[in-house]
Amino acid sequence: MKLQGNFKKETLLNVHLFSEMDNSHLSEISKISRIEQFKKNQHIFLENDPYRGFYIVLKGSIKVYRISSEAKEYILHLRKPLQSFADVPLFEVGGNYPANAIALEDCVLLFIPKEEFTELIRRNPSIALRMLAGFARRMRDMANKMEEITTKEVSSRLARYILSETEKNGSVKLKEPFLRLTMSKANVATYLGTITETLSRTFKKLHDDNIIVVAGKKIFVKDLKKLKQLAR
Amino acid sequence: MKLQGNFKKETLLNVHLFSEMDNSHLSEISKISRIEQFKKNQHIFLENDPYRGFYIVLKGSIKVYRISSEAKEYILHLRKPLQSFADVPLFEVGGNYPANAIALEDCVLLFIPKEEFTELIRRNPSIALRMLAGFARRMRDMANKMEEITTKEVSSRLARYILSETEKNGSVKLKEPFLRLTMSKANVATYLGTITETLSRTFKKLHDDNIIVVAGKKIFVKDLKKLKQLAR
DNA sequence: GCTTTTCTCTGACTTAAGTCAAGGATTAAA
DNA sequence: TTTAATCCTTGACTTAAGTCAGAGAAAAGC
Repeated sequence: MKLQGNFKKETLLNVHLFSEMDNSHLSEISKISRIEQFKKNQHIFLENDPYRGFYIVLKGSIKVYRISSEAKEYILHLRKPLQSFADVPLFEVGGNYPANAIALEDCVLLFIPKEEFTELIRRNPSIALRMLAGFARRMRDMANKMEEITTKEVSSRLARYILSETEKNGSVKLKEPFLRLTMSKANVATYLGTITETLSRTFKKLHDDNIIVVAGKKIFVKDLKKLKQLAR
Repeated sequence: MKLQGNFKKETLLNVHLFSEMDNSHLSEISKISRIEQFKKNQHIFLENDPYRGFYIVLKGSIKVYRISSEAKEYILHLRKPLQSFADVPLFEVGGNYPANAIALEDCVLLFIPKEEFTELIRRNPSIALRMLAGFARRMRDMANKMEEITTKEVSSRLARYILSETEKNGSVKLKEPFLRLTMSKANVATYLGTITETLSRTFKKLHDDNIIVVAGKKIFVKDLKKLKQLAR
């Protein structure tokens, strides 16, 4: 299913990575990229697949993960529309994807092939500066998450997750902030560095303390103040 | 205490970040940078200090860390000669250092001021590509460490640490690989995401299992095979 | 709509690792 | 070289979170 070049170019403008590019750059990217679609639970690539290029989520959401030697899943990141993934290996020596990626729901992705893109950067090195800013931001995020996981307990991590999601969807400002989980609770648990059972109990604890109400995939924040306290 | 330009230029060549630069670039960096010395336990910068630029370790070692709201220390990274630190904020909007840095031993550092360096990149965007590679590498490292901390237990993390250190100093190839801790065990513990008491017990466990011998700051690997098994 | 599969919750139990407290050992200072 | 300070170890105890098992709820497939 091909989408028009127009759609692509306008969308590209909103991709953080490309947000400061001019029209000609966007045209070039539009030219070398292509739309790819994936069904829910379909893999986009597997660990050790030969590296072909990176992706931008246009619709849906994806999970990038690895499986440890003890068969435990570890989620590297979750990506939503206008975010890129698998762009880090662009600049690494090894020629393989270092993790797995799977569609959490039906997805429309933009694929940007390695060769063409590195050639583009070579001709327009200003793109590299833009990417450095993006990478810097992500390193900060990773460092924060790491600090969180080593120094905070699960209830605090969950509180932070709920807060950041309501901030992203803008509902923190409402009387009753809310969010809708786009993935299974098992995924949320793994993302927070814990397991489903523990997450389930933590949800219950926050529920019993009248901080949140959980209704299936929907979560309503009843006591934002207490939630923020927990998140500290 | 000024060191000569010659020393600086030759050294710069060995700094990973600058390893593919030509002579003129190195001269420029040499020109804008300056040597700074720090005594053991002296702070190089503090969290929220206005960002002035980044550093390269020439001699000694440093620790970059943060203090959580519960007063727990979290070590972001440890840096040894020829490694850079505080270069990520170069590309971020906020104008402050996001963490603290302290000298673990007497140090000689090369300081590279923000303004001059960004100007240099602007004129030579190829440097940005080099930095992207460095950032990519570090993101990989961070992701690995994060996976390690969320999925492995302390004995496994310690085994990995010992292994990687003996790999770095080349002694893995010897009959009896060894290493010398450059920092206190409290620092090692925090770096591994645990506390001194637990680390102490874990050292003892490996000792009792005849995997290592601990003699103060020196650690000798007695059973590399078992150590590798633990690290898996 | 019904059935099967997957997801989620709950209880009982275990365990790794954290806390608290105190005594040694090393190192630095006087 | 003695004292002081810091670092490290050990024991007893607590606790957060993991494991295992089973049952209920929701979603997907027929």
